[in-house]
Amino acid sequence: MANLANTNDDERVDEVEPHSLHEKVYLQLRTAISSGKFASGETVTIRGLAELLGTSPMPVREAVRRLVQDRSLEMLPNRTMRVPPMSQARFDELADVRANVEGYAAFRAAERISDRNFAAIRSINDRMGVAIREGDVPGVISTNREFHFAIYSAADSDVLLSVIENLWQQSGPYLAALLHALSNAPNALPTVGFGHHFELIVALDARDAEVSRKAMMDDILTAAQWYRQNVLFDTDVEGKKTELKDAVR
Amino acid sequence: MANLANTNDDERVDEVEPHSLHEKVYLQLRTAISSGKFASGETVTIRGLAELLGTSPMPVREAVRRLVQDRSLEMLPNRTMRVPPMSQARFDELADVRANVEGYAAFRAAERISDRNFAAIRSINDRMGVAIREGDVPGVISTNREFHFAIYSAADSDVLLSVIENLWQQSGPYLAALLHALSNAPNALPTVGFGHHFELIVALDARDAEVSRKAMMDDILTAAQWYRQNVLFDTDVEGKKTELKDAVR
DNA sequence: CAAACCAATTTGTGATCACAAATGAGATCG
DNA sequence: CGATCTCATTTGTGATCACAAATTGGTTTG
Repeated sequence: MANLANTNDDERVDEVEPHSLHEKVYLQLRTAISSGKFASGETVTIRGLAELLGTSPMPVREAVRRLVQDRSLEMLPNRTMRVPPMSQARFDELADVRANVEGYAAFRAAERISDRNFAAIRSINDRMGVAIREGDVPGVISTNREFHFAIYSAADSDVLLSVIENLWQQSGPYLAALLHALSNAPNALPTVGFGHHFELIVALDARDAEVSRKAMMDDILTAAQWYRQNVLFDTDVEGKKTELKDAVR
Repeated sequence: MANLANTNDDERVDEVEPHSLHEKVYLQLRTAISSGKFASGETVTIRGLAELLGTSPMPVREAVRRLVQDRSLEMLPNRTMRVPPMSQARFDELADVRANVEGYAAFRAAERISDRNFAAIRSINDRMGVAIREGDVPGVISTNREFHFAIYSAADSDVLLSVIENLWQQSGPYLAALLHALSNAPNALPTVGFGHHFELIVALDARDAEVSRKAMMDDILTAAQWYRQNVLFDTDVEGKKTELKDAVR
């Protein structure tokens, strides 16, 4: 019964890493867009991105198709693609929808979260506290993301989670601008960063769904409020080609 | 100043119709999936669909990529694609998320709707009443969709609207099953169909956002409840190749 | 000097070919 | 007779070519 020819595979390295090139390209472009490596309103071309990433146009074509699908890219009628321009109206829409959807996710999470997961969330928040004290802005942004998505995962709904991931992706360029703004205003870090995290933790600990929803909404809306007051919507349409080539493989 | 060589274009027929083949294929497959033309869990191949639609695999490849992106298709790790199998859990998730998101859309709509748009919504509901009295099940389904999306459009948020469209797309196969079930239970048509439409209309007329939200949530949740009680989740995994070729062009 | 024309380039798009991985059926072995 | 191996087929994937539409830059014209 033991033939060790084809069953034993020692290589389980590629468990998580994407295998197909278009997947890799998609992930690269996705993080590039959501981290602000492309200017708002900047136009891109398939061949251009392909050369930038050192691949043929083929994988880029498929990746771009997906990015357009989740509104990370925009396809204008006249055969040109661009990063959706940031605007006050779009920002407001995203903030409001996020507050509602992610508030609901917090609601669900409070109903279902395990003690173990709750402890993990509390510990993420502690790490975020360290980042705030050290003025580590990128650290704050990333732990904040961890914190939020730990809660959303606890809501235990694939459908809901994918909706939220899509909303965050669309908010990516705004987040990048927020990061930049916070670097120049370190004293705002605790307010904007922590937001209503403590209320959220207390509510989750008490498994109080309605209060959790409220805390999550407040967290999102107050951050958006600060953003509106301190980050201007510059209509940067061109320039900023930015580096990206990294390493496709 | 008047050179009539290239500026006068009398043909504005293709205003709304898609120009690219992959767009056409995408729309075809999308409606095919959401109208239940593919069985739940049925596996599909790029080349297979291409032959079915009479095109090369190329446009199908791009269309399928988009369908996977919005979860209308599922990509299994082992290089096979399938229609996401219907399940009780997935249905519950979709119903709950829909109730929350679309409830919020009704909330926003109540705050912003114009008299003109409200009149249009009321008239759509009247047409739906006719369809119900005549026992026209497909008519009920389609006017119901019109009714809901007229409200969601009044919410005036592209971000929100696209999220909702995505949720409806994912619910497509369930809706198809609902249609089939209702055809055998015509007496349930008024209850399931109209649901809480009248309360919704009254609330919208009064511009009462909170009551509108509640009515929309009730409408969705009671329909889901009826579905759970009367439609069984048959695990039909194969067969049912179904016609589709229609006309790509 | 500015507006209009024109040609060369760039663009998305569709089709086809090549290839490696996965599948499935047929043969072989125990 | 059942499990295993093997080989032909099918599959997604990447690259390349061809083409029409659109853009762009240069030139010409008034």
